[in-house]
Amino acid sequence: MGIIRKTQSVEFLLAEFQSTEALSAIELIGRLDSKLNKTTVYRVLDKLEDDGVLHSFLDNSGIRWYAKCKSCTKSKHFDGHPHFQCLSCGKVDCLNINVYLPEIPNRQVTVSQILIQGNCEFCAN
Amino acid sequence: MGIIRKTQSVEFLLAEFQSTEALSAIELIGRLDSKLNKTTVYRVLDKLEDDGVLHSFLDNSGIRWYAKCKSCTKSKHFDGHPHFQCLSCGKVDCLNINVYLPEIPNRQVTVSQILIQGNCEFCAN
DNA sequence: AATGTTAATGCAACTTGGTTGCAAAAGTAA
DNA sequence: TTACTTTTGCAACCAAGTTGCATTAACATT
Repeated sequence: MGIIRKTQSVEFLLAEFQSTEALSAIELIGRLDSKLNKTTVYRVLDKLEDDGVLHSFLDNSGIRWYAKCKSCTKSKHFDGHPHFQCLSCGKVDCLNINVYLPEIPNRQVTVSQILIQGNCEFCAN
Repeated sequence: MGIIRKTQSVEFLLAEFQSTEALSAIELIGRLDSKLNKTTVYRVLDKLEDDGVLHSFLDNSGIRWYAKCKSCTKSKHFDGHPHFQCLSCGKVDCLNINVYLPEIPNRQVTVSQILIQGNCEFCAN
C-alpha cells in the first residue's frame, strides 16, 4: 500500500532527495524535525519505497538508508546495484555499476545487497 | 582487545559454532539463556570477533549474525566472502565463493559486505 | 464552497537489539 | 594461598523503529 494522497509530508520528504545521495532515516528525522513527526517520516519513507520511488538498504552498523530509485516501479523493484559508504565522512550513495554474482549451487537467488566501504573521492588519503 | 582467559562463557559459546552455519546474537542469547547473561554473550562474541575466531555481519532486517572464520587472524580479518540467507527458513551461512568487484573510479575500497537472499536447497520450490 | 469519507498525521507509549556502570565472582601468576 | 586483574551478572539505560488511537487534512461528491 503506497502513497494515495499528495500530502505535505510527502513533498517535504521528496524535497530532500534532490541529489542521488542516500539519506538515513535518522538524518531525515533530524532535518525535518520542525515539520514532521518521526513516525510520519518512517511511514512516508515506507510508502515511497512501496511505490518504487525510493529504495532502502542497511549499512554495516544497522541503520537504514534511503535513496531515489532510477528505474523502479510499484511491481518491480530494481535495486540490485551496490552502495558505497565512505568510512571517513560517512556519506553513502548508489554505485552505477553491475556486479556479477556467480551461480550458487542448490540455491535460488532472489535479491542481493552489496555494501562497499572505503574512502570516497573527497576523503582519499 | 580479545580473549585473554579461557572462561566457561567462551567455551559455551564456541560449542555452538561447530557447524559453518551462522547464528544470530539473538539466537545465541536464547540458546544460552540458562547459562549466560545476554551482556556476556554480546561481550564474548565481540572478543571472539576481535581475535579472528568469528566474523559478524548484518542481515537485511538489521540483526547481527556470527560465523566461524576460516582463515582470519587477529591482525587481518578475511571476511570478504558473501553470506546467504534463506528467505523461507531464515537460515544464514557463508558462501565459499569469490565475488569479483569491478574497480570503482575515484574510490578506495576497504571492505565489502555481500548478502545474497533467496531459497536454500531445502526450501526450493 | 460545504460536506462526508477515509487516508494521513501527531503523540505517547511501547518494543527490541544492544550497551554501560558497577559490585561480585572467577582466572591466573606468584 | 594470596594478590591481582579480567570477566561476569544484574539492573538500568539507550536508540531506532513500531503501534494504537484520537485528531487533522485530502479530496471526491454534491
